[in-house]
Amino acid sequence: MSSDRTRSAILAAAERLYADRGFGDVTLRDIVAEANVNLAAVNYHFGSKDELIAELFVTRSLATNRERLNELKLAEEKGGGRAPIDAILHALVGPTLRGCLGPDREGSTAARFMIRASIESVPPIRRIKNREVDHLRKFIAAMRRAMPGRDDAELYWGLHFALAMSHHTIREKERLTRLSEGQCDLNDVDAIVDRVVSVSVMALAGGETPAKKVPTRPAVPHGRLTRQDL
Amino acid sequence: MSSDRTRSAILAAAERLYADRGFGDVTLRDIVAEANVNLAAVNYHFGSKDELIAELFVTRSLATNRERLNELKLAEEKGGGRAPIDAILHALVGPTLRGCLGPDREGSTAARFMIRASIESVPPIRRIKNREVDHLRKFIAAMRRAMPGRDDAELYWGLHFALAMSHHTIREKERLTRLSEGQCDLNDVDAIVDRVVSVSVMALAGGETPAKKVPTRPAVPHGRLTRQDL
DNA sequence: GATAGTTTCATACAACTGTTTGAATTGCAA
DNA sequence: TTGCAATTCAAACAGTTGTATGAAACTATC
Repeated sequence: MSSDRTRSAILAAAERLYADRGFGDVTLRDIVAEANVNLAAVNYHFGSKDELIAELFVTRSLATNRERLNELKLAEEKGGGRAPIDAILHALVGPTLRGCLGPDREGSTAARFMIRASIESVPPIRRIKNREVDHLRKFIAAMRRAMPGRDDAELYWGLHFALAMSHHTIREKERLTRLSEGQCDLNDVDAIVDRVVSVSVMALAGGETPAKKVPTRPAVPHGRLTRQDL
Repeated sequence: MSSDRTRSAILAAAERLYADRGFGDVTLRDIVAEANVNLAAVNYHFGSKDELIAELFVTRSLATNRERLNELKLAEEKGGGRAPIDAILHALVGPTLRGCLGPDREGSTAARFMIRASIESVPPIRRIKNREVDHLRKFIAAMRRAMPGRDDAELYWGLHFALAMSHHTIREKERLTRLSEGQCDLNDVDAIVDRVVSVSVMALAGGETPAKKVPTRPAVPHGRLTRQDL
């Protein structure tokens, strides 16, 4: 029961390296070198490389989910068991965005790791993400209480778009900064959260989707490319 | 100048395998076996594995971008040089969504490949995606003409969210189906396009983002997990 | 039909991967 | 101290990977 030191050293080193260089570029040998432990220690303590990655991701995920549910519970208590829709969405996207964005979070290993996990999506992480459905259902339930009239499908779409905007902002924050030449402030996390929430609320409140006709796309075969520009 | 057969066989086999099993799981030996060509043919015709992947992705990307610009041009011509905002966004997200979603596209190798590329994001593809900024600027320019009063930052956010919703729908279409228990129809592509466009328009038309205070998140260290559930 | 250039092929290479092994070391309880 | 389990360690394992090589087969031109 003694040495958690090796275990935590591996976890810390792995998270740092994965955050900095991605899952594809980091080997177990890199990790044990960074942690100053023996190569076999990883398999001894975690069983396999994938289980190490899974444990890293689960730890951070659990923390985020706990935060989400906490914020949701608080909002529901304040509203007497029925939280307003914007508060629900705030509880959903706030923790993730605050965890991964912002100037103080720039150097946070945990944040950079979660961004990496969001971008690269290796098998052990994908497996865990698939179990997230149950967690999301709690938010659907809260949304149903907040908007009793709304069709269920509309609620799902609203939640889906809220996650879409927050995750895509995390994944592509550098591209958005470059595209907007700095005009989009990715450091003002609170403003981003509010922006995502307000658009999501609009999506939930607005949408009677109209039907329009669009042309269908022809298939494109592969030819020889003379110059590979985009 | 003779044998393009080997070349195209490799491209087709690679696209099919990558689409089905992902980039991480497919080796050059798998590809040449599927294509019935010699192992060395890949390096002979493409130089390296990464260049093969890049060529696959560039071909499909170019096709999508061409389609986008086509639809944009058509909309601008119809509006006398100034397309309405919903038509611009329609031109932006329509081709991608139509290319990757829908019942007829289910078996399309190209579609499944692009979904894979959107999920896994290997280095050669990331490099190409980074050059997409110039292409997106053309849509920003069109949006600026459509909404002359709007702040530039708002336009960037609107475009960003439109891409967020379409890409996330493609990436997570299975999870959304499962979460909603089939209540969200992922086969009605036109409806999805209209939904994404209308939410994006609302985001662009609505947003005076209000300022709210939110609590900051404490850092969570790694402990020992007794049970790895999410 | 000889020649030159292109394409295919079998094979080897060199490096790297996660994992295992069995012996050494450590820590703790009796 | 002795004994036993937990931990660390160096080393090797077994497999896979993308790439390179040099000879063979093909193709088109003269």
